[in-house]
Amino acid sequence: MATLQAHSPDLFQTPTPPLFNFQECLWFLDRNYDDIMHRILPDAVIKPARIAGKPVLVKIYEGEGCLISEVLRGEVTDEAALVRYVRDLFDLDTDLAPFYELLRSDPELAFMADEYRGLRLIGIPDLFEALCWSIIGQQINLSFAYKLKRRLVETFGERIDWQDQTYYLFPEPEQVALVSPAALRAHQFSERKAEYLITIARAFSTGEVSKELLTALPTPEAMIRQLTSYKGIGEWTANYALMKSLKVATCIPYGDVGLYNALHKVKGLARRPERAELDAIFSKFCGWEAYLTFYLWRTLSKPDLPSTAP
DNA sequence: AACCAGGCGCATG
DNA sequence: CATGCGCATGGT
Repeated sequence: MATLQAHSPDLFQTPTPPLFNFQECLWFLDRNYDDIMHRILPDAVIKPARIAGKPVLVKIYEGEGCLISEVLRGEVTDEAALVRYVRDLFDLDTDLAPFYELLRSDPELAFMADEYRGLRLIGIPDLFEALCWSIIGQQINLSFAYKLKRRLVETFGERIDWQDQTYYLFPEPEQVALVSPAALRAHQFSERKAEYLITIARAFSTGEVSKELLTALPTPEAMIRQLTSYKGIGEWTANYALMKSLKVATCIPYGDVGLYNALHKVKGLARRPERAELDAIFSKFCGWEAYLTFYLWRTLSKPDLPSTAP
């Protein structure tokens, strides 16, 4: 994790593990949606982030056996924090080999080990962001959900300008805590969702909830119990946020319609599975439930990676 | 033109 | 415990 060059404090590298495919990850980030939280270039992602509390804009691209983070705006004072962020974003600390073994043991799922080889569970390191995003995404179609997130972020997030483009940090809880429901309602959030978001924002801003506090809980069940004690965070939302932010490997977003659609597609499942039914399907993937979910979601995005290989 | 989206809480039988 | 309903808007 040394700086790449002594005179270029703006470049940091993060070693990548085996079974890592940056293009697969970029492809997932790009899918078909208009996500305000990053910009995808052919071989890089540009991402605003808070690293050790300080706003930065980083461009992440592939180097020799590593990812290179180029700091475009802001200053990284805590190099370890930046490297941790990149590892978290691309889930670089997981050994995928056992997961691929399990996939190959199921004839209907085996194709994913090859087609999506090296795809990592893309994270949302900021727990507040992950929770807001999953609340926003409840029950509405994804393109509308991305639209709502865009409005929230453009209205309340901190701007970073770079080369004629504007990037935004996700708003901090303190900011959202002061927003009125009416202001969100004006941006076409439902009254309910507005209340949920503001309530969660307050809980974060008082320190009542935090990633650290949640991480300290002994079991995923305890984390889910804690999160679902807030109105607007149900089982689906809690599992989604824990999978994306805390990388809790055993999380299954029960009730997720996308998960059902994927299982319908690859396993011919005829109807929405009950909880027990889903548990049965996932039972062989103990410890890889979140990854299996993520890979199943991947099957829903049709076009395949434009092959760069001849 | 209905119907349903990466759900949830609340109200009923 | 199960089932039904409204929510905001947009895609199909």
